[in-house]
Amino acid sequence: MQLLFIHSDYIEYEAKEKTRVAEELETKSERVEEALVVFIAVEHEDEQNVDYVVTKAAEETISIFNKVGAERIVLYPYAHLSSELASPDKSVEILRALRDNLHAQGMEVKKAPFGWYKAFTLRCKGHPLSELSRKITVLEGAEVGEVKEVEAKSKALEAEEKAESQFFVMDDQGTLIPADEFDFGAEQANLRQFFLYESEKRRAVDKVPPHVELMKRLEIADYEPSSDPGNLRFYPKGELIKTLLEDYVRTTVAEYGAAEVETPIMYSVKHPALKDYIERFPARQYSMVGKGAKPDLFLRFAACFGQFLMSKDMSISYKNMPVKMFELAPSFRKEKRGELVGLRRLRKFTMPDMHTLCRDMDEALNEFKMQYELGMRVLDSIGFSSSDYEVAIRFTKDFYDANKDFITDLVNIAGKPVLIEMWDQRFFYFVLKFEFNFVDALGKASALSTVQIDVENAERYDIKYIDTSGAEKRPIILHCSPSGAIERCMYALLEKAYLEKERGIPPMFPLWLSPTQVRLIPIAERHLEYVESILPALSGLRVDVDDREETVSKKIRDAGREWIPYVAVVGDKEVETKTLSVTIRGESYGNTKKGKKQEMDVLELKTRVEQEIKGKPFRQLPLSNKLSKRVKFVGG
RNA sequence: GCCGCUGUGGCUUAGGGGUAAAGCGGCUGAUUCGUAAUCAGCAGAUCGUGGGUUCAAAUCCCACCAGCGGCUCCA
Repeated sequence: MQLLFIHSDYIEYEAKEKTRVAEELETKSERVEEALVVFIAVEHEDEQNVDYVVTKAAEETISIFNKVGAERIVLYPYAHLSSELASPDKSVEILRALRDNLHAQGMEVKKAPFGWYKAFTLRCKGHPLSELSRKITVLEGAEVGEVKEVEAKSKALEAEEKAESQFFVMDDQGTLIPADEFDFGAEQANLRQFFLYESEKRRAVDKVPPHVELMKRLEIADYEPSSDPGNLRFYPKGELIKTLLEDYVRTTVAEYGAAEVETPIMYSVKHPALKDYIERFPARQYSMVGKGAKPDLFLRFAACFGQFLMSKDMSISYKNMPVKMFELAPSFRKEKRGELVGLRRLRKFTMPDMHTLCRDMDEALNEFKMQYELGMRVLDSIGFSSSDYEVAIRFTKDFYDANKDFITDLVNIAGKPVLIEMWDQRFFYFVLKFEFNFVDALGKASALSTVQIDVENAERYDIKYIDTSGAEKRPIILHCSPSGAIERCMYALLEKAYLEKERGIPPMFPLWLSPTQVRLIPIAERHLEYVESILPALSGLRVDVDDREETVSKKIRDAGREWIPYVAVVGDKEVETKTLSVTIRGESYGNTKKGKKQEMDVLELKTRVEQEIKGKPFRQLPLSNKLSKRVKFVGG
């Protein structure tokens, strides 16, 4: 039985039209003041134990009635609360029994007619307890007469709660060691951090995450108070970095063989295959309520639906497989307020999302391994070495028993101990997944690359291919994000730079992602003309000129605050000798934080930078190359 | 969503029942400078929003919004 309680100032209802299951009318219309209105759907299972459902419902109702201080009760049959309704006869019987039960306990009770279309007006009081819902369940296998309450919950969620998992560490020999017995030592301190985060999911910290301050100061991104939280604004430098990362992931995935597609960002909640997802995380959905004949829509949380719906309509032969498609998908997840942090966790983010349709588990495993390696390559190029992240591999026990060697293989490829999570049963769509997790300055872990083997959605979306015998078969689907969310990569780059700064290394971005790659600093105004004359020779790099009327010291300092990798000072000497005095941030002198200074000519500098960014995407500087022309986006 | 802390010019902060102070940034002027902040002057704030208490509120109270931390959670 589903119950929805509303403490109201009044309710007015009027029976309009009969349905086939209508009971005889006691009162056609009614207005009741100060009522606790109880919307009720009697469900199929309630028929098994009518007495106890009625008793329990009466108990609940009276308890809430007393708590909110209502004066009377209105029972309002409301079929829409459930999709597994009891038979109409039984429903009427139970509703009447409930009314009589409440009446017998001295309550003033009205019951709206069952089986009628009714018009109603209700004014809810709006205090904290004025809207409550309850579900009363007769559990299968329970003793006769035993009635147990549970919260209404989707089946997937219930299964997830029942599923139990265990953490292990797997070493390079393929030995599974329970994680709390593993000796992490100094070498695996980061893995230990990650395990603690995964198992306890709590860290006592009292600091603002370093990347939040950095993303503002470096004019990368910022909060936008006029939007929904977690929807950020990106300044030109941030947009540049984001676009470069997207360019990189896009071309890498294309080289891997995935076809880029675009699918809608919003979908109708009515689609049967989408329903399960939505019901699992209803509160995390951005949704729009349709009016009139327009459907209710929700914003996608990943590219899965679009690509699955596309796959359903494709004609796929075993000869075409594996089929890979990719999308740089703007995605929306209405995460709870307390979970949002800077660029780490957003409500709107860009998810590179690739799906691979495989003929069978063998092919899926083969692809899985390749995508595992792809993830490592992508992270390496973005600027994360394997010591910057920790590997997690998660699977069901059944899967592990059948594929032990495969898992050991993955651990060997990682080349270091890996955190293993083993579930006793499958509770969602996948049997195996891995993630590469970045552990930040505050000990928080977040996933970057990930791949999952999905054994469920081909069925749900009716995706099929024709095998060698001409029969239709269900593919196995791999979900892959080779880099993880683009914004999260930016967060990890910032946190990594911060961690390095703590260790005495000048913080910076990889050269290919640095907004300004080379800054030219004329010492006095008379050197400006020469500086501008060498700009054409540096085309193809992001070069700017600090032409502001400031002292050299100040310009150097500002370039350092912007993490600029190459800073070239030009004065009388350089004009004369046609050289540049270049400070290289990445090569610092011993313990001093100052970059190494080196004389070189323009061509040398250009060659050096080009060498360093070879094979990476390039975009022009999105700002004026003269600092005096540039606006400040953030304070100062 | 719940609990706690915070919210003062563009930025960072001080102050705290009698309508605001500083540094940075901006503007103006001087300086044309050799590797991590040149000097001086000027402009700029009804102190997050909305209520309330008070003769008087940025300051006290309430609600809301936002940020941060914790809980929870992350398809």
